[in-house]
Amino acid sequence: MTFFSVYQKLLNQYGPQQWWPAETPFEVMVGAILTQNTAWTNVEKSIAQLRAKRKLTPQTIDRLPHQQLAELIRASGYFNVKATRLKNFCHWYLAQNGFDALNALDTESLRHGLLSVNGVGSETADDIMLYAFNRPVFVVDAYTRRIFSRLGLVDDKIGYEALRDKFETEFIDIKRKITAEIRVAHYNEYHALIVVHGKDFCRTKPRCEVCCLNKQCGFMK
DNA sequence: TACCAGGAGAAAA
DNA sequence: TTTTCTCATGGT
Repeated sequence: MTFFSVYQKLLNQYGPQQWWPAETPFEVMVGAILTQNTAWTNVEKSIAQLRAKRKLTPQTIDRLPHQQLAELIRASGYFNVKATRLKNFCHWYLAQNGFDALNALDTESLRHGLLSVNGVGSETADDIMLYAFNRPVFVVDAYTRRIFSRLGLVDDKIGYEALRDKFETEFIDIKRKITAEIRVAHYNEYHALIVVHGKDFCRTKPRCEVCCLNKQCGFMK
């Protein structure tokens, strides 16, 4: 069992996911903040509200009063916290002169900048790095830690950075020197497949052929 | 009714 | 430094 063989199993089971479900890079960034500890179906309602009210731009969110923004994103939960985080992020994004200026940064500088925003933690930063800026950064979420630890590939108490580093080093033999573009494509699919698999089996089925992400399932115990 | 969801940051120990 | 608490709606 390796990171790559799990990936192949998931890909065979679900097929390519073509993530992230968004129309623009900025929408990816908004979704990454709104989906923190929240089901995507709820995030979709908030994104739809922002779009319907023509507030889905960094400038409008930056200027929008807190209460109005909180009301528009109510469906995705933690609306007061997330309104603050979205405004923090948009203010920083505009101060950095937007997408093109940020995209000109090297990967390490871009990640450091994202993490400097209050409300953007490791996973949210990496979502944005991978899905909005196409950088070769693997996203670690609760499902990722659960599936890899249950399969015995990592310790269940491994930290975020340690797991990400281990994955990126071992996923594909570093000596093969695959291009950053191909790495991005694989990381993009892999994280999406883990989430889709988690949503599928956590709710609808007692166990699966790859692992089981359901906390209440006896598989892998 | 109880649990969980594509976390993060502050406070407490 | 590590653990615990808070934030909250919506689906199952």
